[in-house]
Amino acid sequence: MTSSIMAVSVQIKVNSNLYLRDPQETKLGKKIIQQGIQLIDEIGIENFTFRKLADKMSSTEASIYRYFENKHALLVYLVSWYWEWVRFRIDFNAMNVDDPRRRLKITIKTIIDTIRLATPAEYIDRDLLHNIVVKEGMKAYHINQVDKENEMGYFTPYKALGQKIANIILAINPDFPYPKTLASNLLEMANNQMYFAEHLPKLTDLKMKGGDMSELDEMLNFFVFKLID
Amino acid sequence: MTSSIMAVSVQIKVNSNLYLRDPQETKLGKKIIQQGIQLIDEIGIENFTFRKLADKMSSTEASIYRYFENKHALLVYLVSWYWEWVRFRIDFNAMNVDDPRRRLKITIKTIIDTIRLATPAEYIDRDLLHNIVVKEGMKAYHINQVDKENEMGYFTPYKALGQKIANIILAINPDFPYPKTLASNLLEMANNQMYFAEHLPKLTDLKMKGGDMSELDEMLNFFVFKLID
DNA sequence: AAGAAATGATAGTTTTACTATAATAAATGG
DNA sequence: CCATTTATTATAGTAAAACTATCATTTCTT
Repeated sequence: MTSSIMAVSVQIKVNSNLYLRDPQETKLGKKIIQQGIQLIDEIGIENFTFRKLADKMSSTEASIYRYFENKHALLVYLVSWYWEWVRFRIDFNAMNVDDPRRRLKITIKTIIDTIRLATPAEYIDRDLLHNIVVKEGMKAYHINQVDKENEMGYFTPYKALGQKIANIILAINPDFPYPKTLASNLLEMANNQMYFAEHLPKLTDLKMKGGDMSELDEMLNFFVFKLID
Repeated sequence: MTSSIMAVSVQIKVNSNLYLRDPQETKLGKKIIQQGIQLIDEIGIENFTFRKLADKMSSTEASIYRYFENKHALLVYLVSWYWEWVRFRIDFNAMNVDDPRRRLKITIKTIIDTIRLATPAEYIDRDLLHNIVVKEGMKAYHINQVDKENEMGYFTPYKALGQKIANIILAINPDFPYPKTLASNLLEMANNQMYFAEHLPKLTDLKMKGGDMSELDEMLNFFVFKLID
């Protein structure tokens, strides 16, 4: 019954305030996530509606509303899931790596998704979700209800990831005066510069040659280590 | 008729693709801008509608639609106006300053709006517009139609400002490898860290004590000059 | 196989995002 | 300063978005 290769089952947990019914637990829920990712990537979050998703899925609006209160909750769910997964991958990729400088290098590679790792949930398309986070991620918390949602823990995954990176920075240089700022800026900058390279190239020195992230990797390393040292 | 103090009249010009009728030319147009800023600041761009604005103004939806195609165009208009104004203020504040290092310091102060200067348009509330740019600014270009709107020149003010800063950076250190990236990151970081300090303090080392920007100023200077030198 | 729970089908409400048209008010140019 | 163009308002209407409600039908549990 069991193969010789151990099946490592990872479940990314998302704050239960974000959904009405846990989408990871049911077939329909997974379909909402899977096709939701596809549709948001395709038409953007502002054009995305539950009706369109229902049509695409051959399901109904009402069914989707039983999982998520509205499309904003779905977006925050996806973004949360993504950042939790990044955090897991950093641990995974930097396992047994003691040198904090090497840990940080691995962290950067992980943030920009250079070290590929299949999603622990087959129905979640890694690349599409990454696109969504780059393009729509900040809309999760640039909203009027930010304080209320922050209290409800909507942004803990992102904050936890920031804290993890800040700790690595401090391990490299305990006297660095702005670890949290550098950490959050690293995350924001990675996404922004990627977005600029594709859409507003005047705003970046990056040249995006089809999915090749090596230049971005180099640039982020330059910025981060120049600052820390 | 003329006072002894010269009235310096500055007109911030905005790409005419952004409006149907120039709001700066008419009474109603100015009212749309003025009250639009107030309302967007108050309820956020997602809750903002032209109907609500019309009610607030005691005007009608149809009238507002004669000035702007939709609320997105209004947002881009406001953001464009803001960045053009920042650019003007940098020139104004750094007039006759030759040392590029001092120019950059003045630029940073200008970006975070530390050197106060009354708006050249009395009906535009400097602080409210700044709030809007910090909170909603990135939504101007994180949209599906980004490439089309970029072609139509919607983002030239922001790109021009980035270019101006990049040039100052190069004047300080002609060998700096990422001037455009550092420039755009400076702009994004200033706004982000300000936003984090207020709403997601775990993501920043900044402590915002009521409108005091000195800490942010110090931080940005640290980052920028550490990188350039 | 019965009962509970989830999903689907259908329909309805309010709000948003517009467009159209006629009436009134304001500006302007001769 | 009157006539005409132009801007604004009032009113109304449409299609889609953002939900909520109800009941029938599957599917899942035990």
